[in-house]
Amino acid sequence: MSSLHPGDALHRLLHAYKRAMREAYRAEQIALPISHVRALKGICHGRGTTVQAIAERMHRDKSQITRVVKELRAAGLVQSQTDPHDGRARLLTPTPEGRALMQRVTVVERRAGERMMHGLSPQAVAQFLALTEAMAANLDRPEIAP
Amino acid sequence: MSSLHPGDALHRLLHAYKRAMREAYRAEQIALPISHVRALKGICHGRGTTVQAIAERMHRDKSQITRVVKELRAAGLVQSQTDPHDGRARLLTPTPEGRALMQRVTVVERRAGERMMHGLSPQAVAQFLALTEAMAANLDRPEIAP
DNA sequence: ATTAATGGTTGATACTGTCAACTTTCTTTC
DNA sequence: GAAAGAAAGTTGACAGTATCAACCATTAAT
Repeated sequence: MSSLHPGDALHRLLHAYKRAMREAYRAEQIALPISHVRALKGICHGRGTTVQAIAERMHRDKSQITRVVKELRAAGLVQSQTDPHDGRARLLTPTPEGRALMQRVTVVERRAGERMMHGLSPQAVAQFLALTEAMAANLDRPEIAP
Repeated sequence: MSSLHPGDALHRLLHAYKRAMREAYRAEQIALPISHVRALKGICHGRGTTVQAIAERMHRDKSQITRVVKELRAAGLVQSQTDPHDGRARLLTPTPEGRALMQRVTVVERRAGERMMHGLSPQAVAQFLALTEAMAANLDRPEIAP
């Protein structure tokens, strides 16, 4: 039963992970879709982030981020103000509510992470992360012209 | 820049993988969405598979499989016939076209896989697969009551 | 000053996943 | 054997996610 191609294995894992996350959020009354949580996380990370920055950081389309941010603002979790140095950019910052929610999310995620890593050695986990990174980088690299 | 949680790393990798796949398919004139390809793969694997079996194997909702299969049939890649032993079940088999396409898909996937694994030792890859499997199993396992 | 590039937004559309209801066909139980 | 229940498949409705192209407003480049 281990005849899984890397792609299948990946699908399976991410699918299971997302499902676990969704359930955990629901159990904790966190009523946000996963992508919203991830965006919020990005906004909480650095001060004065922009839509563009988040889109790049998570390798996502900026239009998608725009929409997610719009909903985060509507939910009172994020606020935006025009960058004084650049009239086009909007600087995003979490509201206190946003930070508080982020706090809870962090706890939930840590728990889920621990559950996922259950029975695995720290080295194994570290290697997994390293491999994941390396593979993603391989794929993102523009294809070598044949 | 390596402050990625496992969840983020996973998202990034699967996203990159899907993108690479989609591009590869397009380059090879394979005009099927990824989920369709995966379902077709499942159908080509064992003889006389059913919607149910595929849904279970790939941990997906049977309604989704039903729809995918419907389109695969419409595309002439799969055919179905009623199971002589069970009037409810429909046995799915690939058409010659389906098999031929699968052949090409396999090549494309292998290439993509190699690109993804570029620079990684076979042991590392094997370990990655093992870890992926273990983690998915951890998550699928019903949560241990705390 | 004109052109080009950038940050953000919107619209359109496709793909993916989830849930619930329903039909048809077994299977179980009496 | 008939009624109740379970299983296989289908359909509808919907939420979430991703992609692409077009579009303002503002800034940078020439």
